[in-house]
Amino acid sequence: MNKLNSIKYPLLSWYDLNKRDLPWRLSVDGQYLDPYKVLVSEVMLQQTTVSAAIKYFKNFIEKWPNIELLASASEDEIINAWAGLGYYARARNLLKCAKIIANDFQGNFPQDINLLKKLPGIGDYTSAAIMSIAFNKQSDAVDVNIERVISRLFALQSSNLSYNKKMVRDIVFQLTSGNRPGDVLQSLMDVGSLICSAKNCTCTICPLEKKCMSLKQDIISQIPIKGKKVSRGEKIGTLYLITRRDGAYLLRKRPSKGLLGGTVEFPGTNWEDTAMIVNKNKYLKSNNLHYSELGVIKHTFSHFYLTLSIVGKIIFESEKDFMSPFSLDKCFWVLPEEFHKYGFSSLMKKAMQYI
DNA sequence: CACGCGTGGGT
DNA sequence: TACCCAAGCGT
Repeated sequence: MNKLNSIKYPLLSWYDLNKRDLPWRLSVDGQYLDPYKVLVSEVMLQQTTVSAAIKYFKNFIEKWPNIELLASASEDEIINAWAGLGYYARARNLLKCAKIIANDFQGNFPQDINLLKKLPGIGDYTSAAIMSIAFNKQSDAVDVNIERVISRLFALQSSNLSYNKKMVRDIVFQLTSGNRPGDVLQSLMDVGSLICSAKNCTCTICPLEKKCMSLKQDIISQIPIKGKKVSRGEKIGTLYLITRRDGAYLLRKRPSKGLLGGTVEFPGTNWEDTAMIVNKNKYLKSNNLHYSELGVIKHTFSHFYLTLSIVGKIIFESEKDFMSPFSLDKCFWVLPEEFHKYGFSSLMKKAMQYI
């Protein structure tokens, strides 16, 4: 569609001058990006800010410079490198994905969107983004940035959200025809992040200002149309900081599946719905019996708020005589100076302030 | 297809 | 403070 050239060319010109200098954008041969780095960065950036992902990306690539080396890593190592970044299923899936590419594809990335999409952790967006950014192919990759920019540009405001989404994908597919599909995608994402932001967008410096239909109609703040917002529940629980006389702390590993899967934690009670508990403070207190109360931490997950009472105990008797309020199966002792070898979630790092 | 799945920064 | 928001995917 020729009509879209009047959007594509200003976009690419702007990108050539203003693109962000990001570690995964360093090209290998001056033209193509390393598909492995594209994969790692795209997975890290799923629902995650660029600033948070950068330091993890650099560390990750230093540890595992290519797909074969990543494929030979253990799940514990991957989780440790991911610790604090959140959404740990991404890390576990990335490892599975690396193993499949290394073993079933001899280390060569499949350059076929349908094969990519079958790999664990790679969905509609990431498969399309890899096709364009790593392999210079036309695609319909739509992330939240691209959706916002295109929706505003064309003033898409149907209450039928999937209709809007389809429109955006069709437009992106047309925009990525020609020579620089990956740069088109990344320019849309940079414009979306640096200029056409969700709030307080700066239209006066936008390369697409003259073309933007929602700016003309003064409806930018209403676009894109959003779906329903989910309410967050609330849970509470107790975390035990159990110390031995040599200073070691009792730890355990969370199950591989589910919340914070595969990360290491201080043992604790199950986290319960506050709705089920009449008096929250009384509950916390009764749970803390025989332990010294060290403090309370609060943490926000994507789908609930958590309040944890942090309690401590020093064991003077032999470990065998320790009457534990939780199962000691699979628990192990670690000295604080060895903590860096374990994958603690951000939640557990908050608890560490009390050790 | 609605929900489960983290975290930190911004206003 | 209490929200909102960020390069989504799996089930």
